[in-house]
Amino acid sequence: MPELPEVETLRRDLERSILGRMATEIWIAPDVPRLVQGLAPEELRQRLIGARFQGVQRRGKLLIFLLSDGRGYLLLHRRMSGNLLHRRNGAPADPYTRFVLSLDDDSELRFVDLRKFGRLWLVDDPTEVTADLGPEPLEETFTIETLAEALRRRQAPIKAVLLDQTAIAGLGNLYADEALHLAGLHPRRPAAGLTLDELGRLHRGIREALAEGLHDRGSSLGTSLRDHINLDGSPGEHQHHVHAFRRTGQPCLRCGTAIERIKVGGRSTHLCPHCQPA
DNA sequence: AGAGTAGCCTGTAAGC
DNA sequence: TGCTTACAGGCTACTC
Repeated sequence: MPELPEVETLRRDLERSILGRMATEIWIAPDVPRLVQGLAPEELRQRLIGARFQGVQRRGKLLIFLLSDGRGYLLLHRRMSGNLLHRRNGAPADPYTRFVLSLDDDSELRFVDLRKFGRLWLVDDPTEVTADLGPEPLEETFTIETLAEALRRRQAPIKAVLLDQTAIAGLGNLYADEALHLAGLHPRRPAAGLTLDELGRLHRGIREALAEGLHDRGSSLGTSLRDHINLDGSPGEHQHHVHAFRRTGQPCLRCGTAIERIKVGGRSTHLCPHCQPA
């Protein structure tokens, strides 16, 4: 699933391939009425055509394109199954393409999204969309104190709080499980109940899990169309290097105990019962 | 207010 | 073999 490392990998690739390019045409599929948020598709079209991409930023799992001529920002959330592909004009069609943005170098960006959960915004100020997001876990300013503040007074299981984007931005089911395994913390521990030592381990675990995913250009699980792929259609490699996620029954890489699967906050959760005691 | 959960979606895998 | 059901999960909206 696209989480922070998958979106950041995409951002870096976009920065190298579309900066300075101008949008010449946009097509939006007729059967995704929820895709464009807050304005009519025709208005989006008028504001986008002729705009140049001056920057590509990321906040949490959101991609943020800075447009030229004061046209504002285009924001994209891939949600569960959304992939952004950069193709040459006339390249074979990609199934489940929901919108196409033609560029002035005979290429196009295609948003391919089997489940239709993806969302697009065009706003003057990105904080209109990102206002509720918690801190960026890879920023220098994300300290152990930042983490402690995010978990303060939260009695929910630590796993559920890690998935809460208003607490910390960018973690999804895979990297939350990975971070907790690296930290040696049971996912059902109440978030506010961690000791200072445990907070330090979790802080380190979160950053390590995300850095590992980034290093591998993201995780692409299984073989289906739901999986994350990068801008050129290539998969990530991190699924080969995960510690806990979807490794049910396989030996923990640290101690050899079989990885267990439980439900926490309605999400499947993977842990080593020895390294992550209740 | 914080916690828990149904629903949005559709392909895949499991179960009968 | 073929049909039905459960499941995957980011996020919002809703209830308790």
